[in-house]
This record gives sequence, C-alpha cells and structure tokens, in this order.
Amino acid sequence: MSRSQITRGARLTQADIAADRSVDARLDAGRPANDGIASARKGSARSDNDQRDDDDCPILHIDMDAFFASCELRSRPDLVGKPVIVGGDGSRGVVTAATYEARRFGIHSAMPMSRAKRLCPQVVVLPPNFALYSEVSAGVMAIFRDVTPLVEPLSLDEAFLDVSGARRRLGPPAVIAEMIRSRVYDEQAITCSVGVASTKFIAKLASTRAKPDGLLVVPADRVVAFLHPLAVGALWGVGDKTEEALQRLGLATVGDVANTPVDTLVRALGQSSGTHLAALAWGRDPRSVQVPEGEKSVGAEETFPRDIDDPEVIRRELLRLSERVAVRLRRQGYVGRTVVLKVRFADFTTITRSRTLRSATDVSHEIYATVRELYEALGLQRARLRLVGVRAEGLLAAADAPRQLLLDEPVAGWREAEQAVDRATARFGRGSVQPARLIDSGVDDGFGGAPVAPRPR
DNA sequence: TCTGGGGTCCTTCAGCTC
DNA sequence: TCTGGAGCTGAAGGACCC
Repeated sequence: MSRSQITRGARLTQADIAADRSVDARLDAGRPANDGIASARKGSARSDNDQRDDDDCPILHIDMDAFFASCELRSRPDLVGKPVIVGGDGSRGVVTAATYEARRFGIHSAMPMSRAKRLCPQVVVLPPNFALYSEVSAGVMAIFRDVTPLVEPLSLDEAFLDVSGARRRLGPPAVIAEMIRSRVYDEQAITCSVGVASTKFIAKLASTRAKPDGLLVVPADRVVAFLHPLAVGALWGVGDKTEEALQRLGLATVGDVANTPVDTLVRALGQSSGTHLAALAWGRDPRSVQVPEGEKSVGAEETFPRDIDDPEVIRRELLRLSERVAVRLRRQGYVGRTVVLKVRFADFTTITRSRTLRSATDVSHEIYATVRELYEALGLQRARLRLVGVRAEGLLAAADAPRQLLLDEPVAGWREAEQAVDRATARFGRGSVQPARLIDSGVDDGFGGAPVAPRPR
C-alpha cells in the first residue's frame, strides 16, 4: 500500500498539496521572509534551500502525530475527520491522545475526560489499547534502525536519530527524513513529523513546529533567530512551576532568558536547571543521541474510582500492584534493589516511602512484604487515599545480580513458585493463577505461609 | 477544571565512614 | 580521644516529560 493509496479523510489530493503550501506560508508568517528555515508538509517537495542548509544538521527528531489516536483510526476509518480522543472513561479518566479535530475544541492530552466532553459533547471516546500501540511502535522503530543504529527512543511514539553515518548511503538529512516519513506512512499507515537540526533540543522544537505531518529543517546558523522569539515554555524542562519562576523575573521569551545573567537563573532555579536553561536559550545542547542501556525503574500505580479509607482494600491493591511490578521485572529480566511505596491522599498531596533491600528482587512476595511494611509504618488510621503505587528502582540485570542465600531458604522458594505462575499465565492467559486474596476478599492475605515446593521428580 | 500512568532527573537532608 | 570536613549512600519530595 503506497502513501497515496491509503484512503483517509486527511490524505492528499493535488489540490490539498497546493492548499498545504499556503498553510506552510501561514505557519512561517512569524518568521522573516528569508530566514533559511526550510519546511515541507504532507509529502510536498523539499524547499530549494534545504539541500545546502541541512549539511550541519545530522540530528532528526521524529514524532508520530496524535499517535494513540492515529493507531485507533487505522481500524476505524469511519472516525477519520471526526473529533476522537483516547483515554480512560471512568470518573477520573484523563485524555491520553486527541486527534487534531478534537484539539480544535481545545482538548489536549492530560485533560480530565469530564472537561473534554464538556468542550466537545460529540467527541468519540476510545479506550486505550497499549498492545496495539507497542506493536505499531516496534514497526516504526524498526524503520528508524534500518536507517541508523543511533536511535534513542523517548517514548512509544518519538525518537532521536543521528544520521551522520547514513549520509553517504542515503543522502542529506532532509532527504533521509522524507524517506522515513514515507516509509512510516506506507508501512504503518500513520503520519509523523520530523525536525532536522544540529542538536537534539532544536530538532525536537522543529518537529513540534512541523506538526502535523510535516518536516522542518533548522540550519545551525539560523538557530538563534528560530529560538529567541519563542515563549519560555518552549525550553525543554520548563513546565508550569519553572515558567512561573521565570515570569517572576520578567522573562517571557527564550531571548529574554538568553540575555539574563546565568547567576540570576541559578539563583531562581538552582545550579543544574539555571545553567542548563542558559545554554539551551542559545541553542547549545551538547547531548549526543544515546542508544538506551536499559530501564532504571519499573512501577505500577492505580487511582481508585473513589477515595478509599479501608486498609484491607488498600493492602489488596498493594498486593496486586506488587504482582504487576514483579511480573514485569521478570519478563524484562531485571531485579530491583529499592522498593518504593507511593501514596496520594484525597487532597492530592503525595508522599513516597522507600526501602533498599539487602539483595535485589523480582519476587512479588518480597516486594509486597516490603511495601506493606512501609504502608503500615505510615500509621494512616483511616486517611482517605486517592492513589497507591509500587515501584522497583536500582534495577540490575537478573542474570548479573548476586543472590543473597539464606540459611533457612527452601530448595524451591517464592521465586520458583512465581516463575511457575509466569509459565501458567503464558499458557492459559492472564489471571489463570493468582493469589487467593485477589480472587476472594476473605481474611487470607495470600502470603500467609511458605509456598509449596514442587514435587521432586 | 480537577487533575492517569509510566517514567527520569534533580535537590535537599540525614546518617555513616574515613 | 574528640572534632570537623569530605564524600558517599539512602530517603524523600518535586518538577517534568510523553
């Protein structure tokens, strides 16, 4: 299936392309007429100047457009062109992804679902399907790795690529970017936007500016002109709190930050953030594209449909979350050394408590025992909780991790029992074997005694 | 308006060892 | 023997990102 063969409401006719070029002109209206920043959109030809201007731009940032929603629309062509959001539809759900049609109503990700529905009563709400998104993501990442081994995924739907080594084989960065956009569309039937620049930070800004379904090249000598008119919130690492702090200093644009003494920024934001923002404001970003080495933590958390004050319900939830974390640790081949309990109260204040174990674990029995001790030590009485979470940090590869042997350790313990459960789950499906306590709400907490060792053969 | 879930990184503080 | 500082680690909280 080729890019042009896919039938979608948003796809292109020749008239569309002509219209898109006028859209490009509007997008670029805020920039000087001849600023050397080249953009292309929806398969249109590269502009004349990007051939020479992308020579110093080996970094690509590629971001799927409305990724989760786009994945859903592949199998729901009837919804193309309509406002669609993906997210939990419960009383406390938020928007995970929104099509551009939904965004026109002011809907954006992380918005409470109730508000999204008020803004657009006709919006179509779809539940998230993470297995599907992971599958599409794997396909997209495989395309990236065909181009270069230097791929740094940031999430399921975006990645940095360093294409320095691919130029001789595939051409200039902007040509490579267009080739990737075409392959993603042809092979996965979703669109993406690409920023091409000399640094990761500028490439990321450029891809955001190119959205949806566009390409933007920012040559190194145009970085300051591109960057300084932007609002401070465009800087990577500036969220609500930092933006407030910068506004208290009277700084509204990136250019304002650039022209502020570093000492002033450090006093307001701390050493690390202050010096980091000062460098970013001049487009200086020495970070190279890093192929990830592995996870640093694995966690699970759950917001209750309504606030809970029953300790027994909370313990059951902690057990369920410990199971989830342990299963994921084992599946990914990790053990964690530090166990973290997270508690969010009804008023949204959040606390964490952690304990570092003598030896790292991937056993839910140990994770739950630790997290339960941390929970009991809080002495919450009947405080109303909104959320609880469990996380394992300080991860090591399970194969490399030293095992603490105990004098009274049975030949086959909890770890072996849980691995057997993993095998049963793989064979019979999720939930086929689980602690009794998660099936029945009786007094048994599921960890009341030693596991039954497998019968010797 | 009323705030999910999965993460990473940074800062601060306390305790411990040398 | 006591004291202070440096350096490290663990714990906790917060900000931020997608």
